[in-house]
Amino acid sequence: MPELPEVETVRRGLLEALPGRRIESVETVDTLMLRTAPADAAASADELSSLLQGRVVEDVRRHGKLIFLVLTGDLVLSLHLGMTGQVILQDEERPGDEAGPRSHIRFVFRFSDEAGDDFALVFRDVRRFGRVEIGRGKIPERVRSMGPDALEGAWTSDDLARMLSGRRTPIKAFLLDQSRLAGIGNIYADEILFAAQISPRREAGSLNEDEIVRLSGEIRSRLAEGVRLKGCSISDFVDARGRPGAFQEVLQAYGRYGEKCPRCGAVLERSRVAGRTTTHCPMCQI
DNA sequence: CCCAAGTCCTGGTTGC
DNA sequence: TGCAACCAGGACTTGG
Repeated sequence: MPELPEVETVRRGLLEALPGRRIESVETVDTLMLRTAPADAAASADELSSLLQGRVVEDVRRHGKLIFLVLTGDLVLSLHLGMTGQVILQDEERPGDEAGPRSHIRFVFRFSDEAGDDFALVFRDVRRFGRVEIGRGKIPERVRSMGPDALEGAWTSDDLARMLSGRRTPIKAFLLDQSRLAGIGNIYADEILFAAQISPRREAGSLNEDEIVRLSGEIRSRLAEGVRLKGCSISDFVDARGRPGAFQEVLQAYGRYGEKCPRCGAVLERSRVAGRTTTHCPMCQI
């Protein structure tokens, strides 16, 4: 599910519900997904619970695919959704009403406000690639090793040119590398490269100035379109209220191998690049 | 057996 | 030669 536009869609849902709310309790169902501690972070479910209890959410932020809750007491709680993670808000008064499936629940964070209006943030994840981590400060430690946010970061096409320079890795592998630009995954990588008419196998350092300008434009434009359509629900994705997005309806390349290229009519080709299934047009992506 | 929205680690190569 | 940066590929996990 979760690349930058899906994570941003979830963040917006949480932003409507969480700021000002107090964490009443934390239930860690699956300790595997609790990231082990750097220095003074939580190492166990008990520590996570005692650190979080009573904290109030000040803000809900995002960097790349990482979503984080800024809490009182100089704490930050980060959530990574992995491949199949879902974060869903459930009204405790009406359990099972709009709520998603009850299976594969890994964490439950229960909240309240002054009015005593209780609800829960439920983290579900079939494949258990998701992670929950607590840290100090306003920004999670791991953001330091990430590149600028691919959509909202202040990078320019000149910055992109510098990042690409000398790299021999395929451009698609570069786009997937969160330490360069943060937020692009397999779906949006295929869509961005299709829109920019660049072959996923091109050596990153071989792109000319025109191609780099086109690429940086399409990185922002495809991701912004994903956010506008509230994410891509090709399989599991739903937002914090359990609603699917619509980006899957405008996919041009991803998953469409064997079909005709919507631009030139050639047959879209399937291959493996950077260890990931890749679809591109062999005629008009150069 | 094949495939799937993502990292993370390891070991080998490249190049200053 | 030394060592860091870079890069490819497997591991992890569950289900369809």
